[in-house]
Parts: sequence; C-alpha cells; structure tokens
Amino acid sequence: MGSGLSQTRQAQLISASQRYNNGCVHPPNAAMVPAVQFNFRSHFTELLGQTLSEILSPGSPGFNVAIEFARPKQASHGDYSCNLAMQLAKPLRQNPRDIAKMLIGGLIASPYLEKAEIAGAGFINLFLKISAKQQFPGYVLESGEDYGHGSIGEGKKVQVEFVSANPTGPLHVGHGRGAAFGASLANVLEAAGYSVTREYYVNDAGRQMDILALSTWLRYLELNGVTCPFPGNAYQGEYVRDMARLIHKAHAGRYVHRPELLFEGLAAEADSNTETQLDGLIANAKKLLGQDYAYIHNFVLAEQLGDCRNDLAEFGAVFDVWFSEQSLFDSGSVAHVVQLLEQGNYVYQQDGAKWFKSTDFGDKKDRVIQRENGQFTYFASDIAYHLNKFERGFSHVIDVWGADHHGYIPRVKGAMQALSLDPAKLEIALVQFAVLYREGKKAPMSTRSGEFVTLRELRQEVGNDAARFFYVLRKSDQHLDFDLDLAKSQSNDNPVYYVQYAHARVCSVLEQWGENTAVLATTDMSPLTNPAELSLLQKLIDYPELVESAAKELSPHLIAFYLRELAGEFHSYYNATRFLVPEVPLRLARLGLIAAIRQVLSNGLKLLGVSAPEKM
RNA sequence: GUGCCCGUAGCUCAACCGGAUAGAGCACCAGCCUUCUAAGCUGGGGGUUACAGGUUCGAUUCCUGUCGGGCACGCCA
Repeated sequence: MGSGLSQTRQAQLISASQRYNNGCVHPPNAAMVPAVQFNFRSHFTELLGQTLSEILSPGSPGFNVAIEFARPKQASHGDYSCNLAMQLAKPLRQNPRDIAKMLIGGLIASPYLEKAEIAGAGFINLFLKISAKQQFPGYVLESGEDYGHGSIGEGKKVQVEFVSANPTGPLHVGHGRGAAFGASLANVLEAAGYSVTREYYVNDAGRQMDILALSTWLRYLELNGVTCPFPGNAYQGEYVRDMARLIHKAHAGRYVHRPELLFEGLAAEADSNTETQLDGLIANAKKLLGQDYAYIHNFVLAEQLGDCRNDLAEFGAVFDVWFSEQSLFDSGSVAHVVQLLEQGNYVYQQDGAKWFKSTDFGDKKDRVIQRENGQFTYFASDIAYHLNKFERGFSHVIDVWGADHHGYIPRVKGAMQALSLDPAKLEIALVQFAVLYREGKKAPMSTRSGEFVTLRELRQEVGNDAARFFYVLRKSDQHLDFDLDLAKSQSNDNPVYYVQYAHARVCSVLEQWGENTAVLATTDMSPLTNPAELSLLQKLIDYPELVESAAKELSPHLIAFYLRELAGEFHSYYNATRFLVPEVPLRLARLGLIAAIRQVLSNGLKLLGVSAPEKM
C-alpha cells in the first residue's frame, strides 16, 4: 500500500510514543487497562529514539536514521534486534560497537526489558522479561476474535476490486486464485483497521458478451432443428448449451428469426473461424433478432453473473458492490471522461480515432480511447471507472489483476495523472495465474475452447478450505503450480489440515479438561518457563505485527506461513509436553497458553476464509 | 526485437524492503502410539542463492552484464 501506509505507520508510532510519555500506556497487565494497542517493537523503537535524540542533536549526521527492530532467528540473539549502531557508524565515523555501548548506556529503563546486549558487529539485542511475555495469553483470550486487529488503517476507506472476470462462462481455477487472494487481502486490511469495500467490475459491455450471446443463440437454433455450423472461436462449453436449453424450455421457438440469413454476406463455412467472420455473425444476429437480441444478451449475462456470484459466495468471496461497465456508458461517464481528457489537452485525433497521450506519463505508446467506428475502447471505460472509484471517496484503491495485464498499469496510472488524481493512491496487486498440472503434465486451459477446470469443480473435489489455503500459500506475484492430483487427493500433504488439526487438538484437550475456559483469561502464567513455551508466547506476541505487515505489503500469504509455523510449534509442544498435569497452577497456565494459541489459529484462519474445526 | 517479473535443497516455496550460521513443507533414511486425536512428533543427509563483476562494515536482497524461463507489447477485453 506504498507510501500512504508507511506514513500511517509513522503516525502510529508517534501517537504511541506520546501516549507512553503521558503515562497512558500501561504494561499489559491483566489487572490494568488492557493494552490493546501495545506493541513491544514500537515501544523499544521509542525508547531507543529518545536515547538517540539525547546523544545526537537535531540535524547532525545520522539523526534521521530509521530505527528498526528485527526478530532474530536465533534465540541467543534476543527477542528484538537493532542494527542502529551499524547504521550510525559511517555518519558518526565511530566504531559500531562503541556506538552500541553508548546507546545501551543511555537506554531508558523499561518494565519489559530484561537486558540489552551488544553482539556481533554491533547489533543491539534486547531480551524481554519473561513476565512481559507471560501477560499475553490472558491478553489474547480477553481480546478474543479481536486479537490481532489493529488501527493502522484509521478507518480509512479502501476499495479492493478483484476477480472481475468476464461473465462469459464459469470461473476457472485461475480466477480462483484472484478470488482467494482478494478476499483474504480484504479481510486482512479490515483487520488492520481499514474500512474495506469489496468490489467486482462486471465487463458487461464488450464484444465477449456479444460472442457469448451469439454462441447461445446458435445452440438455441440447433435445439429448434436449425442446422448451421458452430464457429470454432465461439464459446464451446456445455454451459452454453445449458443456457440455450433454458431459453428453449421457456420460450420454445420464440427466438428463431430467419436463421437462413445468418451467413448472409459472410464467407463460406469452410473458413468460418476468423474474428471478422465472428463479428459478421454478431452483426447479423443483432439485425435478425432486433429487439430480441437484448433479451438473449441480458439472459446470458444474468445467468453467468448469477452463477459466478454463487460460486464465489460458496468460496467465501463476498462482494459489496457489483459494478457494471455498461452503467458507465449509460450514465455518460465514459463520454464525460474523454471530454475531460480532451480539455486537458491529452487527446489527439489520428487515423480517425481518438488517442490518449499516455506517453506523456511514461507509457511506451499512446492508446486509443475511441475507435474509428465511434465506439469507446475498454480503456476508455476503465478510465471512467477509476475516476468513479475516487469520486466515491476511497483513500486507497487496490486493483487485483492477472499478471498478464501488467503492461496495462502505465496507461491507467497515466490517465489518473491526466485527471489530476494521485496515481500513488491506486495500487495494482498482480496475481499470477495458476498453472495446472494433471498427472505431472500441464493441463490446457482456455475458456473459449471449453477445456478448463472450473473453480467449482476444484472446490467440490478438494474442499473450500484446502483451496483457499492452497491459493495463498505462496506470494501472489509468483507462479503457482497447482497440482490437481495432489490437491484432489485427501492426503496429509495438504497444509491446511496441519493447521486445522492443531486447532482441533486444542479443542479436544480443553474438552477433556471439562471446565469453563473463561477462567484461563485471568490465570497466572508464571509457570510457563520452558523454551517451547517461551517461543510460543513470542509467537502470540508477533501476531498483531504480522497482520499489520500483511496489510502493508498486500501479502496475505504471510498469514498462511505464520499459521503453519504456529501450528508446527504447537504440535511439537503437544508431543513433548503434557497439559493435563496434576499440579493445578501449571495445568491452568498450559491450558491458558494453548487456549490462546487456539484463538490465534482461529483468527488467522478466519482472515484466510478457512474454517477452524473443533473435531477432525 | 523492446519492456516488466522471475531464477534459492531432488520438487514446491520462504527469508520481516541490506543483517548474524539462508529456512520450511514434500520426497528419502532412521526412530516414537497401554499417557490430552500418529491428519502428529524426534533425528539425519541434502546449498558456490543461475553465472561474472560492482557498491560497503555486511548482498539471496541494490547496480551492470551474460545465460535461462514466464508475461506483455491490438482501434480485444
């Protein structure tokens, strides 16, 4: 979410520090106000920042060096690690270890800090007090479903537009990835404090829809005993015949209009697979059907959109707005936006067409917005659509596109600039298509040819949970090799079971314990001292920061990775440690910890649209 | 040909926008169920981060070049 969010982040840090200075931020002690906003990383950033400002005067070299804490991989490097001293070595012309010594010496006491060490080339490693970590299970359980929810979004309106597939046939597994990514991303942004609108842009105005309408009509004619060749580049899928059957069933021969004239003025059947031939057929169909063309067109649109909507809803991708491209033409928005661009002197006429000067904004070539035949291009309606988005008051707009559209970015951003909109407020998240493998070989996929694996088919065979999780298990802009056989097999290779199983195991233990889990939120956690327990505590502490990062980086896959790690640590802990031990304080503390783990697993899975079963 | 993305264990992928000994999962090998769910756990082998330079305290990460792969380069959407 680019610069906008990092500014937000800074604002957040500043406000956190102010609260700290005013004494309004309390340690996460269950007896006090719950420290919902509390965050060790920002706490230490603040402490070190104060130390730094005492050592350096404003404006001196190194004063503006960013203070960042990392979570070291090795436990011996502490809980939080900072490279500030090494960053300062050059501007201060001093040995980094000496600087580190100076910084640690001036560090303000913190109730959470056990010790600070200098290590390696000059790392400052901070160790949390165990007591600080032990506050978290109670905090997690108190926060419940809200644990991990943050406020970096500040309630700002963000739109996530995703899937937006042409309603010309069933969604396939490529769309599924966009759906899983977009839906998860929207959830993550919401958890980070944004007010999210989920939107689907319906391409109901273009040629593809005409081809679908034509295809359906041709199938319908066949049902009425009219034999005519079916073009190879029309939509071949069985769903087209299904729609034709529906029309036939409801209206019998009502829409048979002089089919013998269909090929009038067109080439012979033999070479009937060209695009011009198809356009000719569409034109003839429109002429022959007259007013009735709209019926066919609207019927197939409604059918496909309805099917798509159900499919996505079952997949857990629910939209707030279904935005019609056609409405932009009907309302005059497209004509208007072209006018705006003309007024700005960004449009010129050439070869009978109107071109937008996108090269003014870094595009490789100028782009047609209105064709020689007077029709607006898809690009024109897309400009109008983006203008419309910002007119609706979104502070950020995120478009989730297939990566094959990446070349489209410069012209859209260019158009935004031409309209005096800030292109930085539009973020494009590219999602690579999933490449299918069946029996170790690439499976062909093309909507037109009718050879595809549908999202619905995938969901039915592997289940929604597995599909949702599988899709976001890798970075969205990376290719996804989707092994159908593996995904369809009910084997334990599928990582979603691993995470869900951890959740179910906790449920099972708590059920056998049999008492009211409510007491666990206020249980004394001081018996939690072994390395596995401390590591799990830190894992719980990390979760809110993780949600924040996932939101800032538009990377829901981070949630999936985190859940796998958390589940892994839990499974190890489970195998090595007994929870239902006779000693009551230890038993309660361990149960409190695993109950908190369960809560975080559940919260994370919810963001990904995956269920958290109590039994498996 | 031009532009964008990518190249990490046998395979699929991470690595917190330059940090410490590059991590997981599959697969392979050897173990763990009279104890809270074995859809689990423990241990083991596996790497010149495609290659060659450069930038600096430090590079999988940034820059240049080479090789290899994907995508895009319509008055389609």
